[in-house]
Amino acid sequence: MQKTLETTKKRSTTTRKLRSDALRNRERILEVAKGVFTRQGANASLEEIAKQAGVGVGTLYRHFPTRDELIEGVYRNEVEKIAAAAARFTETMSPIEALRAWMLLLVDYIAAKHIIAPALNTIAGGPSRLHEGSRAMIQSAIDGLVKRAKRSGDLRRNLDAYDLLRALIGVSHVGSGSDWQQSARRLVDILIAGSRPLK
Amino acid sequence: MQKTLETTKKRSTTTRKLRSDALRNRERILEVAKGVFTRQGANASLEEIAKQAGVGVGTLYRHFPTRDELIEGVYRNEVEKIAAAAARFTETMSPIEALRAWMLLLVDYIAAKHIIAPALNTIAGGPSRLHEGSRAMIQSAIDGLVKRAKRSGDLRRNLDAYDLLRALIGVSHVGSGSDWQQSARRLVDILIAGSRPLK
Amino acid sequence: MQKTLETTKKRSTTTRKLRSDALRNRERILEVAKGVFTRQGANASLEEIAKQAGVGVGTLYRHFPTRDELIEGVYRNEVEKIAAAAARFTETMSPIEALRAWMLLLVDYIAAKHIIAPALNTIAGGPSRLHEGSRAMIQSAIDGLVKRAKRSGDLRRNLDAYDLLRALIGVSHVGSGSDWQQSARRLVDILIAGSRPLK
Amino acid sequence: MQKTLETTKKRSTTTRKLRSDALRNRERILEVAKGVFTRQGANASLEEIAKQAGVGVGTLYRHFPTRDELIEGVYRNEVEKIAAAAARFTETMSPIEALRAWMLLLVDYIAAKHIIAPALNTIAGGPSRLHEGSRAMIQSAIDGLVKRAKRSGDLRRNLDAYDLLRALIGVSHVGSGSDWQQSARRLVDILIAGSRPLK
DNA sequence: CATGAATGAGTCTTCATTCAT
DNA sequence: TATGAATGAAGACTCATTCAT
Repeated sequence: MQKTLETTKKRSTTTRKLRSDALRNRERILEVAKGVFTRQGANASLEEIAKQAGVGVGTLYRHFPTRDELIEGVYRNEVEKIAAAAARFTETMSPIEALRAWMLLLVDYIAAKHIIAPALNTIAGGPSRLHEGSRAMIQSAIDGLVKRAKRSGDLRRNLDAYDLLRALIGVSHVGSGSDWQQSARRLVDILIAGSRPLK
Repeated sequence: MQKTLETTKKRSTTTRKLRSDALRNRERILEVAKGVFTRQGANASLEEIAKQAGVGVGTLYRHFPTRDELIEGVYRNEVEKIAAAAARFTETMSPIEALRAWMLLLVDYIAAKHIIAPALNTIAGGPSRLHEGSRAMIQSAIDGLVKRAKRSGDLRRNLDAYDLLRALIGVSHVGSGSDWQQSARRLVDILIAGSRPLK
Repeated sequence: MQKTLETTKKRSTTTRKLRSDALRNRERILEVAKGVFTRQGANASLEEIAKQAGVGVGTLYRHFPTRDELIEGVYRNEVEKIAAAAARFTETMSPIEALRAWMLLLVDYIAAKHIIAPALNTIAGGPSRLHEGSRAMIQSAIDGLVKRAKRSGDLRRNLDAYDLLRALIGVSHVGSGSDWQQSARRLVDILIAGSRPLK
Repeated sequence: MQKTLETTKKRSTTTRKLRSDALRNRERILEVAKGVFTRQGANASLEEIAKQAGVGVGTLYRHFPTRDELIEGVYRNEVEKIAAAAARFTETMSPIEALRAWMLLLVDYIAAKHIIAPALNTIAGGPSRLHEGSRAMIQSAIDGLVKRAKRSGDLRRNLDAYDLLRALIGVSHVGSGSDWQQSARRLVDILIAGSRPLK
């Protein structure tokens, strides 16, 4: 997508297949994989993914030697976007608002791509090191938001951010009625209300 | 007609396979399947399950012609226990305590056997009719508890029981640290606190 | 259950379940088997046949210890009817008419129940001894008819009856259009015309 | 025909396994399959065929995703040869001789490879579309021959070519005695004699 | 580097056949 | 004798993974 045009014309004379080709492939694969995993679960056929991405299986294997590495690639991509949002919200909103907004975003996100949470358990080997990195990113995001809200007195000081995270992820698993958005919003409000100082 | 004497007597010693053999097998299979699905996910090898249950594959297939029927069997079994608990708690505890106890139980339960929630999504075809029945049982359980707590004034009247359910199920998906129990307890408290009347 | 007490002595009055029970079963099985083989081919599931006949597999096996014996049973049954027709026609029709009628009957018959001819080849082991007996019956039927027609001068003396048989059986194998009957009739006429004395 | 001259060019020297590796495999499979089907019937083990062809099952499946496609492949191959013969005979023989020769050829052919006719019925789903194409080829072959013989006055004008076909196919189904060839010859003669104009 | 043909292990699934009741 | 549960061998089919081109 970003790639703008260019591609063919000049380029050093000899380079028939420059490495941007590889990059493009890598991205294509990740993009497709996200969709396929979302739809078919973490055991989806790699050949299928390769085909949809318009490359041979071999190519897919070159980029991601194992299934787990592919999943991790997808995963990391997505997580980065979420983490970025946390930073953005922190800069532009009040502590409690930022937290609330981010929680809603997360719920939305998870709802859309079931890979994120399912992957955590499905992958052979439990909650595994596979996602350690990604999980850390998310955790640090919510940690920051929660700490900030604690400081401003909007949340109980003994609140555990990770507990919130757990509850949020759950929302994605009961399947989504048409009232999805509403339910999520209500749930987030309950969680925030339940996290306020007792006063 | 002296009882059925004879029949019982001399056979008692030799009776290797009573007619309830089939029943026993069925239960054995369900028992084993629960464990295997919990550990290996919903795609576990049926042959493996049969072997662990000490029966031939054929027998497993006789009882559960499709994988889904087996999963449903396991599922239903478990769900019934949970629903039963809701009834029990309702009779022996105060509204809010009953709800709290049940929520904790559910969290425990889901944490122990990942089949329950994962199954919801994993099975081809989305949240599918496969679990409709079971889901209904759980939903009706929490509905009952919540309604009761609303009547006693312990919960906001505009609370959606299903929202709570969603949050609870989520707890099972982030994987379990050693602080699992604690986290669950805290989360349940947050949810209940957030569900209280606004005063 | 069946207990079949005392079949030996004076059963006449009390005979609850005499061995006609077994006979009835045997016939039921043959009847059903004919249908199933006709529809599903010679490899049809024996369990299926047993179920449709309303008996357990075990019972089927008692009567027909091997699949081949069952097929042969079906086969023999059918063949007898055809052979009987040859005799009947011989008594009531002119030589050439009898032959013609019988040929048409055979074609009809084969068309209706594909077991007869297919079985000849399908069964593992080639044209096998399995049908020797049955084949002999048919062959002798047509032999009789043909000889009679030769004597009356309606057919060439050097005609081989078996050749006719071969041609007839074939008719059943091209599948049946709606013009089945017509085609058969024309074919029979061609064969007879081609078998006439050279004048 | 295929000749596809010179696409290769500079690769010629090193090409150990030219891209026609796949092609060779495909042909090997067809060749073997013909034999196995002929001997063991249309339900023969595909794994067996793969092994005999010296390829993995996977390869067989790549080329022929379903059993029917494999059968069709074999079938088509054979049928083409027969159709070709019809054309050849037409060019080199008198009408009646061409027809006679072709009929004998067909009988021979069917006798040798039982797949051809059996396949017609065995395949699940009746005479099915699977062979539509092939059947058409044969039918058109005999149609041509018959029409030509009608025009030359050697055959009755109201003769149905398909009737002849039916009779011929049948010859393959009674199994083959040692007098096979003779019987076939006689039968063909009967059919032709019976198809002559009545004069 | 990319490709996709080949491979074969792993599962699923069906049935013939046996055997305890 | 009749029954049908149990068994396991056999075959179908799918995919992850390798490797020659």
